[in-house]
Amino acid sequence: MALKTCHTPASENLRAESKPKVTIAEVAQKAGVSPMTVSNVINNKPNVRPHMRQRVLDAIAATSYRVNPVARALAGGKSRMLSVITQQPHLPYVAEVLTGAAHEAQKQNYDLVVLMFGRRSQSDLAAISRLSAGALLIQPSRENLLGIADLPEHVVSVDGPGPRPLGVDNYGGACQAMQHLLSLGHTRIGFITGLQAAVYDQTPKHVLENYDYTYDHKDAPERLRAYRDCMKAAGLQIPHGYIQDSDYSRAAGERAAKRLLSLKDPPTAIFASCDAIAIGAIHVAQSRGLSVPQQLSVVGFDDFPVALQSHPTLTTVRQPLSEIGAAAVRLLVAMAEDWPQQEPQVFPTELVVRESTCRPT
Amino acid sequence: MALKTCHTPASENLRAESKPKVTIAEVAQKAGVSPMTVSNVINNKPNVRPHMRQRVLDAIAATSYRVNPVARALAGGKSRMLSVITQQPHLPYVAEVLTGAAHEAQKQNYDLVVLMFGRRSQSDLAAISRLSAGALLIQPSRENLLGIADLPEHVVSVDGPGPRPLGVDNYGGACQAMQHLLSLGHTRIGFITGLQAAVYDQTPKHVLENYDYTYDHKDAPERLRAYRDCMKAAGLQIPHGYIQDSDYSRAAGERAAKRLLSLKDPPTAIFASCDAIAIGAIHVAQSRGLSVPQQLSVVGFDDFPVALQSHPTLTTVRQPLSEIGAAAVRLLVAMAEDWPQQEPQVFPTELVVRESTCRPT
DNA sequence: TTGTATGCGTTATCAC
DNA sequence: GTGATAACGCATACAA
Repeated sequence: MALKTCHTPASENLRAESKPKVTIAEVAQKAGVSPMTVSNVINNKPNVRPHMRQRVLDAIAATSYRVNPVARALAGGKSRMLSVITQQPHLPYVAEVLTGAAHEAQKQNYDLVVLMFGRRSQSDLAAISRLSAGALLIQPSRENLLGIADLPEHVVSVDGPGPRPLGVDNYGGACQAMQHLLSLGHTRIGFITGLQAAVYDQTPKHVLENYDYTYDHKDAPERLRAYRDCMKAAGLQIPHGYIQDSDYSRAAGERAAKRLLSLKDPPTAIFASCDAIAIGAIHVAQSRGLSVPQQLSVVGFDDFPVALQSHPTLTTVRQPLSEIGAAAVRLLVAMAEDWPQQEPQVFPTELVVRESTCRPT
Repeated sequence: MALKTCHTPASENLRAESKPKVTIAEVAQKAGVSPMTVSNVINNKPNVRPHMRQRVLDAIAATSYRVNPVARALAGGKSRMLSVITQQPHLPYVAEVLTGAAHEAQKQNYDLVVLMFGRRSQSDLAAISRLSAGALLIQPSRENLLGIADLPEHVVSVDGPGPRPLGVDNYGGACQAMQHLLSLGHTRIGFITGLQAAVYDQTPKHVLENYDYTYDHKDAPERLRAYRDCMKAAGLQIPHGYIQDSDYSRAAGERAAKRLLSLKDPPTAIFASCDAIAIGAIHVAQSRGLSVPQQLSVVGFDDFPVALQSHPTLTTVRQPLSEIGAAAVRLLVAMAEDWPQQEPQVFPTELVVRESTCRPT
């Protein structure tokens, strides 16, 4: 007895206004000046008397004139637009950087466009890239970098190879996590790696077809190195099998966690290279009847929203991603406007202690 | 005893190549033809002999020429670029639509740019909009629509007012959820609304400053209407207080759930207008010692990733958002290429039964 | 301080 | 089938 389904009234056909196409020449005529003067007014050039300026401004308002940025770009003018180049703007990492960047851009009165560069993009995207005052690369791969022929003059990159890299101190952050576990008294600490070159082939084929996943970033190796160093500095041996490979996905994290917990002498704590892995590990542990954190402590890395959704909530290392996004935009604006600049390029992480860790029992 | 923090090696200064800036004229000269012929070759015009075409193609390859889309746009050429207009590309709803759109665009050999239109955007964004073959508005507000002066010729909008709206059957979807609860035997069913005009003022001020939240969409009212109709059709009265206002946030959802569960005769089931609200309701119930679903069944709407993260996993109504995104792109491409078109505009939802619902006890 | 001439790189139009 | 010419709308450089 299904109720009758009622559709939304739908289209009210709120059509866009017809293109006025008013040019600078018409404004000039209306104001009784030359097109050049109008241009000067638009671009806030100092060499125009207040009187004229006002007359032009009035004419602009009267005709509801708007500059044609295409023409402006072709003629060599500057734009107040920044392009963010990334393949998957919805990934948590990218999303956070993007959010920070968007906020800062708004403050600086710049616009943001997100260019989703695929494996074989049309040249149009390159044009937008050239149109913009600068580009912000988020997690670019090397292929990606080389594939984009027309980067604007100013480029910064977040978390990846490329010019003017911004990012967090992965080694230091991982040390924070390890020292938290060590100071709680853990000695049997397992580690699940992030994306290493070795697991590249495991990436599903249909993903590879659409995107560029060549991952030669430093984050995963740095976190692993910190794990080794911290264990060593604490005078601890790393038992065989205590380092399990994975990529940054939850599925791979679960597989790694299973291997870890199936060891003869399983760890009492796991340091996962990212939150997704950590959540997976918690899930695996719980489904084996282990209580977290009493019987297994878990630390993640990232502090993504999922860290708060999990039960128990996740102890993790926060990356200040939105701050990084904002800093990237500031840097870009500084370069575009020719300001003096001296921004930090490596950001500190912060250990966020929640419910997934405690002393070993 | 902090370990020495080691920074990533940082910049390898992988600079972009210097701009070649090779023009169509140079190619023409090298090929010994006129610029016009080169243009014809580039645009696959039929009126050029194979022989000539090959010569031009070779010249293009030799000079590694690439069209300047800015100039092309100024001259009135067509582009293979679609712009997605949205304010917050990272919201789950937008992200899913975007993902579907991106996939489809790649299939169709179109590029996607995401324009983050803010309250006061530069005109540059409008230019990009004009540069593109079509625009996909995701959850546009009416203000948003009016504010964007330069929409391209072809526009579709997903979930919101605007030309050529695409979206789900909110009424039908809500009926699915209600009938699931009713068929389980629930009679005391509470409802938590989505964003109604009434709660608009509760939106934090700093959010309002940056974004456009005027929400005159039909989704929330439609779901409420379905709730009322289903209750009525089942011969059930709606007790006082069984409809609680909220917006689409988890926080507001928790507040509403608290009110609901504090009633003298609390419901045995809650239908929440979205997953975030549902998750909040589950959390509130559990922290009051109620077990879900045994003592309280909860149904959401959306089927966002969080639906799987929650404990118990969430029964909810799935919106085929990525399909909608893909359909939107197909529609846009069809319009741009002047294909015959007859796409469906309202998509069916799907009830996904998971662990958060059961018979009342 | 204001106006004029010229060019940006491409496509449309319309001759040839 | 091919090519000369004229826009497209603005900014730079320079002249008035």
